[in-house]
Amino acid sequence: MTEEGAARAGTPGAEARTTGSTGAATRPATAPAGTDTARVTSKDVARAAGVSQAAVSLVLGDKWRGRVSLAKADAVRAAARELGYRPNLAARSLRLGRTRTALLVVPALTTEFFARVYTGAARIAADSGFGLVLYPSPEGIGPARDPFDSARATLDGVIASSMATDALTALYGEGLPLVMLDNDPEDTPAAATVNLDIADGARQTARHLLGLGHRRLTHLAAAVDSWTFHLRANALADAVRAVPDAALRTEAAPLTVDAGLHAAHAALTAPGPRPTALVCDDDILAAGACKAARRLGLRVPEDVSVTGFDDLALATAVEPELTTVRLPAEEFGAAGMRALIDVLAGRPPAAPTTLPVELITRGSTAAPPRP
Amino acid sequence: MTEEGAARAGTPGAEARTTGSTGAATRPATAPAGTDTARVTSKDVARAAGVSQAAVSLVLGDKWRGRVSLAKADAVRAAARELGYRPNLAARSLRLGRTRTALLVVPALTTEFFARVYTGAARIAADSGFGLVLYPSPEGIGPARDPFDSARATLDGVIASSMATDALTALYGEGLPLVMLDNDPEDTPAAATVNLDIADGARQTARHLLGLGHRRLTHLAAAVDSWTFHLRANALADAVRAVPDAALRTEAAPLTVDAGLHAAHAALTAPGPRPTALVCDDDILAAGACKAARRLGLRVPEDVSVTGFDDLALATAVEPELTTVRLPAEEFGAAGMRALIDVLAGRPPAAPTTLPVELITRGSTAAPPRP
DNA sequence: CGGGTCACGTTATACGTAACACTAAGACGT
DNA sequence: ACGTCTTAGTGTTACGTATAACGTGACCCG
Repeated sequence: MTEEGAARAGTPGAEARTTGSTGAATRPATAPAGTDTARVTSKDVARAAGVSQAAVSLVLGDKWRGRVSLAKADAVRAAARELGYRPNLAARSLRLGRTRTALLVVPALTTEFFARVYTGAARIAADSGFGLVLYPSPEGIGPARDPFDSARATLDGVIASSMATDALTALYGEGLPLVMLDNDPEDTPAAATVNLDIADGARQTARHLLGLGHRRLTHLAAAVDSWTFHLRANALADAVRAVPDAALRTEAAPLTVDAGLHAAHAALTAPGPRPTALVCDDDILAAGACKAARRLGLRVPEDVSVTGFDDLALATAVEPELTTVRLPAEEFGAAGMRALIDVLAGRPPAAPTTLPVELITRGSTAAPPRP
Repeated sequence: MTEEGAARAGTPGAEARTTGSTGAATRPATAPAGTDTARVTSKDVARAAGVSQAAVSLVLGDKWRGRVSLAKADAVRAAARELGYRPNLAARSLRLGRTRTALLVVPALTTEFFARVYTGAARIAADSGFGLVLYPSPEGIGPARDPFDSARATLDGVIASSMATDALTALYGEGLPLVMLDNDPEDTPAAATVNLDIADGARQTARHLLGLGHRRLTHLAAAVDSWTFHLRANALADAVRAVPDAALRTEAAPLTVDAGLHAAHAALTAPGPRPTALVCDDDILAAGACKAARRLGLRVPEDVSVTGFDDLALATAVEPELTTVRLPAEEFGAAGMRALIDVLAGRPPAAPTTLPVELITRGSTAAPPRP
């Protein structure tokens, strides 16, 4: 609905190229409905509606309360629609000094998790008339030429996940509003922070396994120095420590399937009694762990239980399906964008939010084998 | 507003202001909108370097060949660096009428493949001083409020994958440069096109399986009406037809693991002789197919071979690892961006490119079982 | 009846940049 | 000596928007 102009689109032949000027200098009036390439400005709308450009700006900016008569306001709106007027964002930004564009900095775009974070943030941004630019930081920002060079000139604010703290801190110091995702509040200062309850996810995982009877756990930890992974390790250790006869070991690995495979192999063949559960820092590692177990002739979950983190599509693609922690990725991004919009509007940002996570129990966990 | 006496820390040297208000007693009230530190403009640089603003623009725009002496040019550059000058992109865009920003339209961001396409395109864009905005089109553009409304005002060009052809065609008709990725040239007109050699990927897959001795194949086809999937189906059918005693059936499914599972189940339990190979339109489907086979008590690849498409991380996460077609996703995006930059520069875009793909042979395929 | 408020608009800027038009002096060819 | 070209600049303008500053009549009220 509302789209009446669709019918005009046709004209596959693009031969009608520009030069619509027709040479008639005396013809100032309402532009022919053709529109086409000539950009229509607020001045054109003003002429068509018989008012000044200022009035157009007032009406379309919804600031005409007692300044323009209803009749003229309607005329302006009609003319704007008729001519297909689109405000020039560059001019508006120049005048206003702000761009209504934000930047989302993510460690790497090629992960499903951050793709979903972006999706959630972009939805909120669009709803508020904001654009959202993405910057996939390759290997921690610094080395390449500073991506934020243009940022300072082009952006109203930044949302960033916990990383590149030095560059981001510098930005924040320059006055650019910054919202941090999953950030240690003492690490990088920010105007607002949104967290996932990562620690609770680790706790739920630990309780689930301990409740099944597991007592020898190995943590396949991400070999990444990031707050979110420290949280997982600490919460897991605390939960295990709460059970007297439970023991926890740790094996570190980069976040790839192969690394998970090797780390799990090491964990399962280490001297001493074999662990009965592998707690992995993400689903990728868990998939690798399952492969390692199977290659050692161990069945998952009968001989060894495996848990993941993130609930990626991968979690249900492997067999058995992974018990994992589902993170509200879209909502995470959305909350970050909302916080940024609040900051930009001068509203006090909502108190630091922590979004709940949920353990999804699937086939990769079971009671440990009877000794 | 409300910010009256905001802490305006005067920068040294800023007092040399020749207000020159011609008689008006009322002070013009310098805008309080200052969100952050005083921005440094080209005029400031000019003053510091002892030249005019025009000279600054010439020097920094690298257009001073015979217009500014080397000494002054160096002075300008030194001053710009000293003051930390960043050109205001909004002003530049307003003046130039272009934004050096492009849009990448993808069907869905939450897929690894398009995340990689973006990464490749963004790298090229950054190298050429372009920004790259992402628009994840949710379920085909139309219904929501037109995302391209602002596009026309803000963007220099668009890169889009084969979809939303009507909206894109309209955009192209309005004169916005458009580069299509994997597009039927007769479907959507575009200034340039970059393709993946999808048909060859399907052919390689078919030859691989036929060479192993398979004669009863089932195609797990994506239930998506897209050129790329039509290509796969046609190329596969052609290749199979070339072998006299080979037969091909088709089972359609949406692109999820579960759908793949169900479709594969249907294929493997259909009346008549069981297919010995399942050719899947992407790795997700293939993962589902492997699950279905295993649940039916069939071993992969001994009883049934499975192939995927895309070579996602998933392909090596499942067991057995998938034989699949590796697509050069980053290079795909990069080529699209290069083509767009060529178009924008007025250079004739390189001839329609077709990027080669590669069959990666892994553990999910083997010779069919002896009858 | 004169000053004040209101409703309704218009004029006139300013944002920061790029580029056109112009000046001015020396070099150079004839 | 004169016109032309080259080098080295500056002054000025325009891009399109949002808003402060400025008029108008008309109406209200003491």
